[in-house]
Amino acid sequence: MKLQQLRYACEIVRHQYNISRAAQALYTSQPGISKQIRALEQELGTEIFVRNGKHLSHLTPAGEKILDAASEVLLKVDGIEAIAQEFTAADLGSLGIATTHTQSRYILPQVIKRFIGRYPDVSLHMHQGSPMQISQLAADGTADFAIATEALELFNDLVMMPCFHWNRAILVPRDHALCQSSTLTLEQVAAHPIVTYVYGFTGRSKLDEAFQRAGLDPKVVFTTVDADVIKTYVRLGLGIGILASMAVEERDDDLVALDASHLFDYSTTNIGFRRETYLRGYMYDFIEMFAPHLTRARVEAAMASRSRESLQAVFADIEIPVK
Amino acid sequence: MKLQQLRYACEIVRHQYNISRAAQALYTSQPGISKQIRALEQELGTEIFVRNGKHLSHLTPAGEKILDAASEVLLKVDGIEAIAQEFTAADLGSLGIATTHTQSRYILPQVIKRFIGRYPDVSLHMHQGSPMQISQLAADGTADFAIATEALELFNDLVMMPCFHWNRAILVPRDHALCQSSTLTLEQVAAHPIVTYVYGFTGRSKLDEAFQRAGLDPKVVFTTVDADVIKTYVRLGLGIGILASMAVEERDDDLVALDASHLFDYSTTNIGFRRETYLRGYMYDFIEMFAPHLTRARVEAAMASRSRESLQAVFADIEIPVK
DNA sequence: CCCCATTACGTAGCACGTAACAATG
DNA sequence: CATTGTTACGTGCTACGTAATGGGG
Repeated sequence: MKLQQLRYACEIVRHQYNISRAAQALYTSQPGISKQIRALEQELGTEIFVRNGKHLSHLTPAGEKILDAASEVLLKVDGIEAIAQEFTAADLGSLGIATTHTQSRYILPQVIKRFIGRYPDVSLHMHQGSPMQISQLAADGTADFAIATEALELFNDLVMMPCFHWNRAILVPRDHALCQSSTLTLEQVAAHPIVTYVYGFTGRSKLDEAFQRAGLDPKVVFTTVDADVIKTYVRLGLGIGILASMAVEERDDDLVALDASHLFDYSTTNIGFRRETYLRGYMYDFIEMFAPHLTRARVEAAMASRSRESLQAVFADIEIPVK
Repeated sequence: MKLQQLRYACEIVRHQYNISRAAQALYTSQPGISKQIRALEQELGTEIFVRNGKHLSHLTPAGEKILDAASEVLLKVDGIEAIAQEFTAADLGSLGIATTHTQSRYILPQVIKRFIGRYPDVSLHMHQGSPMQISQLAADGTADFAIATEALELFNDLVMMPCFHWNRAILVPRDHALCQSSTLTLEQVAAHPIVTYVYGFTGRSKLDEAFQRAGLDPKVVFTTVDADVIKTYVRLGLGIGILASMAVEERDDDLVALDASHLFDYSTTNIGFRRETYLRGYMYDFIEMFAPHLTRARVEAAMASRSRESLQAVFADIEIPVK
């Protein structure tokens, strides 16, 4: 058995069982991969892929288990390379972060700035996408970290750790009627057309829950993944904005941000990474810069936890900051 | 990086940093290994072994971490082969058991008999040794399972599970004075010369504890690892035997076995295996034959546990049988 | 008819073995 | 001087690429 055979197999799965594309992605030839896969199957004495005519369609039962193990092997092998680099060039390496627009626009800039100040030789790679895409990127190793508010819990080979709680603000033009009332109610909010996040993004679900619980069905006239776009449309008078407080900046002083933390449950932003990955020193530092309570010791404890319960126990007695 | 390079490195460590012996063990040439190790070190950009003159003396700090990871990789690769075999020839394979004399002589025979009846095509390999050696054999993968009463807890990459509790009997000649007393006391026992197990074997430590707690200092005239040897010397009149009740057989009716379970704390026999190993179906069956309460589900739960506490939690509400 | 996997075949690289060398105790 | 690791060198295997072949939708 060769490591490349395992790489080939994993890459085939990653490319929807298309050997040609896998070959392309690995800068090698179709026949080479094809042959090595057959060699692997022969050595193991069992088929890994199910062939429908000339296509690979899916994995055999054995193949599924084998690919699970294979991807872990490859992960650990990458880990060995990372270990070596950690000892020879601790400040050299790369860091891939997959996150949503909100984080990368409002929270991460300061963190990143500190980070590149401390680690100028670490090459940073930012990936943006939906929470689902983000989780996927982290789970398949394209990114080292996933930072998001939703959907991270769906992948259970990701270790995810709570970074901070946050809530929402209602953003309205200066002269808007809602500015008058001292304490906002859900009913008042629901009376106006709403501009907010797309479903599945940035804690949108908590927002829907609150309205539904109150028996309200507000008119959402516009949704986007992008807080800047929300602001733009609020400025256009399309409706009132409901967005994360962290997305409100001082430069937005042409608008009024009304605190809405009493109206909605808080959301929690998490950082996640593949269990079993070797974390470089600068990665621990990055995590701690992003969420100061996530010290190296706590991250290691989280990594060591196996079940969801034991993971939660790690953070049970820790104060999660509110942003 | 090649899997063989990792194998070479691990084998060198296993052979006290002697490349020549590692080569011998792997049926290959010294220079081949030497070269591959250098190639690996060059590829990783860091030394793995510390060279003292012409000898490899120990691992560099990076080397230690690398070898940890490497052995896990190799373990998982073996796992892949095991998976394949599980799907093609579920009843074919091998099973290595490392255990003490007591277990292999008095407990295992019936279990093994059942096992080979059910799995005639699984080749069995028994290793005997001291509890420390047994743990070592399991930890380095020479044996699949370690079965022992002591020292298993020292290796924390072993998952160990309680199999049964047991206690001791006092073995005396038919006409011995102790046969008269209805309920034995520690004082009575301590008054006679004792033949029992060597320290570190078969729950010897619990025995010493009991005497020490009672402020007694009995005269131990002979120790051995072997219950049969204890019996022999009791027959010779050298002293009274203290041995595990499970070691008393019907054929020993020339001697009298007095129950001593009220005098000593019970000991617990454990079965352990390397976490992260792929357990074949027949291995689960073996465990269950040996300890019926260790069902597949419970073994998997134990495997999934990470900390000592969560491991204990798995067995917290289970009745451990007494032998 | 295009797409894709497999087979056939040639080549270049590399892992491994033998032999010679060096260094250490 | 015996033991052990490293260097030198030759060879046989094999992984990989190019080209040709064969099924499917």
